[in-house]
Amino acid sequence: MSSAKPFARSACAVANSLDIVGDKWTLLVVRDLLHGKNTYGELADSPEHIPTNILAERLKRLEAAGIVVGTPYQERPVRYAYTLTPKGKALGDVLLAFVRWGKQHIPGTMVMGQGTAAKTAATPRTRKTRAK
Amino acid sequence: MSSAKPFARSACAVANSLDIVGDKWTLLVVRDLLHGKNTYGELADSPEHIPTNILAERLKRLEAAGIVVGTPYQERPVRYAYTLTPKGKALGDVLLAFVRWGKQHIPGTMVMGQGTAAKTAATPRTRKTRAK
DNA sequence: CCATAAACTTGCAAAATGCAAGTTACTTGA
DNA sequence: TCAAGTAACTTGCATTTTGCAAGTTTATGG
Repeated sequence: MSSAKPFARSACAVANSLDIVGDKWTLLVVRDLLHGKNTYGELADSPEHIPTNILAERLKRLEAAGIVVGTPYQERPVRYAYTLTPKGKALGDVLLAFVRWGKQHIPGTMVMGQGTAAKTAATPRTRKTRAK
Repeated sequence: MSSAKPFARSACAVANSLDIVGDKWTLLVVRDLLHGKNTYGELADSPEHIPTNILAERLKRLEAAGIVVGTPYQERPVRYAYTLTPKGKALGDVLLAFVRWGKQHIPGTMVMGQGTAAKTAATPRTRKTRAK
């Protein structure tokens, strides 16, 4: 029997997915790669302005996870173009689910690069919170 | 025109979704609520063992975000039963996308509560991408 | 009266994040 | 030749978030 703990937290597919892409930045990098960006500079220039040290670390982690591959597009100095593997491209479905949820439930949000004509969530009137 | 900055990072639906649920724990809480758990204790007992201070903080944030509502199920001491709002239930699609991705791409993961018979990702034998 | 329990809260230590500045290895224009 | 620019990182450090353990509050059962 295998006694070694195979998973960090549990065998749940959601938990293990979150161990890879469960933070504020990783899926934004994947989003940009899906949109055709592929150099460090292009990724760093996105509207959310990811800190450069975080970007570098995330690219390493995504590469280690088999989601991204970096292929040199020039020698001297060597520069890498980052692209998604099939595993990475498959995250498109997750991104799509987030887009749909965000557009329906977070007023004003939209899919970048589609202008204001895109359907967004209506601003709710009131919302009350329980008193302490 | 509105001059106040409406979004923390950008107007992207993905970025704003991640500002709410983009961490290692939040979607696991939502997963459990979708699976019918609703007390603090039930949520704390999940296999991932969320630290109790994190659980308390996440429940507050989810309530503030309109994803969860806490209704008292007893007074003295007052205890809350947490349930998902429609906005919260709608995250089921995101969870489902994560489940599909995890099962296909993270070997050994599965949907909790479905036993080992559930389809999981094959340990990468040499498998070529099948024709669709 | 005492042990147990659920639901939080508090106190840190450790890790992750974010900002700015520095470094490396070139390319380009004067 | 030499200064300036540029892409891609790296480093330092202050702030924030996480995680573990222990404590608190209100109540119940023996």
